Amino acid sequence: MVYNELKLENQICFRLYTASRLIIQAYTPMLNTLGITYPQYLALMVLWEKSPLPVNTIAKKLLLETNTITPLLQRLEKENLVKRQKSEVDKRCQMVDLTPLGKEMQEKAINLIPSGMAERLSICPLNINDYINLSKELDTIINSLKK
Amino acid sequence: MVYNELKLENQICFRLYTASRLIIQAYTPMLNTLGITYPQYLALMVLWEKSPLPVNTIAKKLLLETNTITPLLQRLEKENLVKRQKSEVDKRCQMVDLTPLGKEMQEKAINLIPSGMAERLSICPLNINDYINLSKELDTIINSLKK
DNA sequence: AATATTTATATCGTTTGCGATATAAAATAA
DNA sequence: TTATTTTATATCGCAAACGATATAAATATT
Repeated sequence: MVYNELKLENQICFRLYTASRLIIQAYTPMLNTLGITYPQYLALMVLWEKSPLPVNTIAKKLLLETNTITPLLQRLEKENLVKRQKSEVDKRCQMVDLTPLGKEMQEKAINLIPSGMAERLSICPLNINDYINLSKELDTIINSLKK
Repeated sequence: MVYNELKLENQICFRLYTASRLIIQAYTPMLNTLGITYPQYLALMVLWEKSPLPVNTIAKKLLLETNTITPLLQRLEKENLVKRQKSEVDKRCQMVDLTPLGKEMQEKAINLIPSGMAERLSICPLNINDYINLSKELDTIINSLKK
């Protein structure tokens, strides 16, 4: 029996999953130059905006659980990009701060990534309005589904 | 220094990555009832459309590599949902076919998943045209980035 | 104050995703 | 025919994701 609802071509989730993977793959050569992964880049972006921050706040901003973020931050700490330290005020909280190396990486990222991604996505026939529209629709989905 | 290009809120990729994860999370309770994961569901959808198929063809349809698909198919085989057999014509090819259990699962899926997802996404204020539009934009991105 | 609950992290196990590499079979070239 | 290259799959190692569980500290309840 053929069920159109179960056809791959009709799956919005498969498209999101695939587009996400392929865009992350487009980032990867630049991220390799920096020596980080895409989720690590996301965590660093959060810290570049404001730091130090507790693990919890970083997790909330990325809509990830601490069981994903904690090992990721431990790897960033091993690479000397961040340092983690128990808060004196609340000893349960692990405060995460950028190291000088982690701060320097922002300059490398700004020189490498936006231009590199613009180039890679230039083959994609979408204009600014399409991206704005796409962003709005994705935000609608995200806001509806997040807890 | 503040770089708007490095702010999380301006990242289309972060939105894709997050929307993809959250929608997969919305699938998960239904998939748990079936005893499969989302990527396994994708592989089964390919086989429900046509089977048997070589590993390679399944991988191409999902835009994944065989080093991802092979272990996934091995797990489906362990669960007795598919069987794998070397092709007689080309002994390099591993042909993947549905077992009776794998075929039965299509009926369970059609009864469970489309209605379940419709319900879960009903809180999301997007209409049919928004989804059609979103699909087209995602297809544009996917087709531009795939090899 | 003593007990119970909540909060913040961490750890463990399983499945993905993917780069790198290995292996066997088929196709092509010399 | 023999040697080389390509193709199809598999294996390995590492970094996510995430459910389940553990632990310590803070907060609330009795």
